[in-house]
Amino acid sequence: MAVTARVTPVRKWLAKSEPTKYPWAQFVRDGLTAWDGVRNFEARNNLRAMTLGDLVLFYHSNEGKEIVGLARVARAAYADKTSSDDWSVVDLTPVCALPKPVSLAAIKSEKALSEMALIKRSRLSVVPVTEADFVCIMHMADCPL
DNA sequence: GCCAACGTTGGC
DNA sequence: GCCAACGTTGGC
Repeated sequence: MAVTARVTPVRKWLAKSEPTKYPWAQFVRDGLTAWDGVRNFEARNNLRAMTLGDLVLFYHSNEGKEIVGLARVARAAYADKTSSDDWSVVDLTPVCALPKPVSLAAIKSEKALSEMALIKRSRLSVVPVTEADFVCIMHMADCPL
């Protein structure tokens, strides 16, 4: 009988990127990217809470304003070398584009998602996503997972 | 420790 | 381009 190696559950998150600065398409071309530049304590703490294999919704802020893809944590938090202060980065790798991107408007009009941190903490660039909210969004995205 | 000023994010 | 929300900074 097979034994699973995982001891902690896969958690879900959402990370924002401005498409003019780092769009999903570039992320796919790169294959792997260090999610750096986070300069907010709460967002940093969320980065540090991520573990290898966690799933991350990729959201386009400012332009698009929709969740466009799904990523996975490829390396847990380590020091952000672009700063001498105590900031962190994680490595992310693309999993798949969402068949149907999920817009902010759609999320706002979905009652089940009214408590999402994306809505409640709109200025945070890295937020946790509950299991139920994640399932709901995957469903809205026609994403088989 | 309070709070005003300031800067940034991000929706509209 | 405007502005609301809100985190951060610094004077006191």
